[in-house]
Formats: sequence, structure tokens, C-alpha cells
Amino acid sequence: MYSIGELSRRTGVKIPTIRYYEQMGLIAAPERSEGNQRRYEKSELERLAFIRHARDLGLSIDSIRDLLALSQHPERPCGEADRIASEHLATVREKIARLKKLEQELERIVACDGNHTVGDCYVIRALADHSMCESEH
Amino acid sequence: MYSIGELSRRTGVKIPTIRYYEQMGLIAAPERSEGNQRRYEKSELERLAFIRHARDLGLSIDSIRDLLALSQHPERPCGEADRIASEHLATVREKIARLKKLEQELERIVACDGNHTVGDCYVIRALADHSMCESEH
DNA sequence: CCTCAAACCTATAGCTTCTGGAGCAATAGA
DNA sequence: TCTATTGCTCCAGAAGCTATAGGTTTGAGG
Repeated sequence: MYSIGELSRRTGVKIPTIRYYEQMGLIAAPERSEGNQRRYEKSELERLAFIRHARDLGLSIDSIRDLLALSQHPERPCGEADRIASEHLATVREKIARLKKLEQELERIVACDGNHTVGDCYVIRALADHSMCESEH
Repeated sequence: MYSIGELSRRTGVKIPTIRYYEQMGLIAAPERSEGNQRRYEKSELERLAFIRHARDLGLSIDSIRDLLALSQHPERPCGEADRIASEHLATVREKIARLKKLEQELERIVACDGNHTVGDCYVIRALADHSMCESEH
């Protein structure tokens, strides 16, 4: 049996976050000690590690809830789990693409050498005038 | 003089967002009509376009506030504007790097072909077991 | 056994950047 | 003048936590 602090240390999930996950229904409300403190079993540790890992990978709470529900039914086909991960991969790729455009835009904007005044600063002018952009965004 | 709807159409910033920016102090509270409706001048249109553009580039409200304050003083050196944009560029680059790692991780995870059951699904197992990861995250 | 600091509890508010709805007032075009 | 559209304020919600206040329980040392 772990206390919430112990669980937190072992999974790297902060204490208020664990309580938040309980509220959100990602983990079940655990048993309590006589003094009303949470006492977790090892299975909860594994479940929380799963959640933590999936969050690190950027999956939403909702997606994780779905995946956890799926894992309760090992006999079902796993196409759904695959779909969730694939969709997330697509989102990540989209984000990368968008950020790369921003990177280019910012690189051009930052070409200003700081050796003059705001009046003719390229940063300010570039931000004021969208038509100076080279790509759509 | 533009109404808030007109301003919204011309800048692509939604009406509640314009009011939100006013609340946040990014744009000044404009004159009002007799019936208490907001009436904007052309200068506000430009300012809002600046804000919109900077937001599109992912700059925070706080950074934008700083840049706007700077642009009120065209005689000052523009090193500060440069710094804000450069810092933001660094953040963007970091995000790209992190997302690329996630992309790799997810690519490996998604290699599952969906043709079996959840019990032996690689997606679920990979999420359950951090030690299967190839890189740190 | 007693004490006391550390850990825990609940409830609530705050963060960021908007977005949407309710309920009502003003405006513009026919 | 009528009415559709637009605008007003205020408030709540979304995501995923984080922090604070004010109180209780636990467990280790004396």
C-alpha cells in the first residue's frame, strides 16, 4: 500500500495532479486509511505510470480514458487503440509543420541586428505588416 | 469609424476576442456611440492587425504587450524587440525538437497493424511500459 | 506515551487565451 | 415604423493542471 506521496515519488506525477486524475475519472478512488488518507495498491501505480507516459507523449485526457477503457477488454480487436495513436501522430506532424513555418518567419524577422531604433526596427515592422510574410499562416 | 463587427471582419479577430483584448489592456477602450456601442478608428485596426499577426506567430499576450509598448517609443534602440522575437524563436525551435522525438516514438508505437486483439496490442503495451522507449522524454 | 514536523485532507481559486450563451438594447435597411 | 442584425454585459466553460488556506493524520524520535 502506498500513500499518495509515495505514489507521486514513484511515478513522477505530482500529488495535486493525482487527485485531479481521480476527479477526472482516470484512476479509481482508492481505499482510505482510518484517518481518511488515500492508500493505493500496486495496480494503481501501473495505471498511473501508463497515464503519465501517455501524457508525456501528448495524448489528451480523453484519449487516455479511451485507451484505458480498451485495455480492460483484452479480447477486443485493437484497431481502435491503433486509430487513437495514429490520429495523435497526425496531429503531432501537423504541429511540426506549422512550427517550422513559424521558425522560418521568425528567422527572417530576427535578422534585425539591434543596432538601430524601434522606428525602423524590422521586428516591429514585420509584425505590423502581414504582407511582408513569405508564406501563408 | 468601425463597429466591432466591422473590425472583426477586417482583422479576422473574433468579436469576443476583441473585447477580451480590451480587457487585457492590449487595445484601448474605444469611444462609444450614443447607444454605448464601441466605435473604432483606423489606428485601432492597425494595432489589432499587429496583435493578430503576433498571436498567429505564437507570441504570448505579455510579449505582445511589451512589443506594443516599445513601438510607442520609436526613438529607443530596438534591441529589446529583437530579444523578444529571438527568445520566441528559441522556444519554437525547442518545441519542434521535442515534437520530433514524439513523432519518432509514435511512429514506432503505431507500427501495430490492427489485426489482433487488445491483449497483445503494441500501442497499449508501449504506453504501459516506458522502458520500451528508445529516447528519453 | 508524547510531541511535533511532515504529510495529508477538502474546497476553492487561478492560470492562459479565448469561446459561447443568456437576456436585453441599439442600429440599419426596407 | 418595423424588424433582422448587431451589439451590450456578465458569466461559465474548456484543458490540464497548480497553488493557497485552513485544518487533520501519521509516524519517528525522545
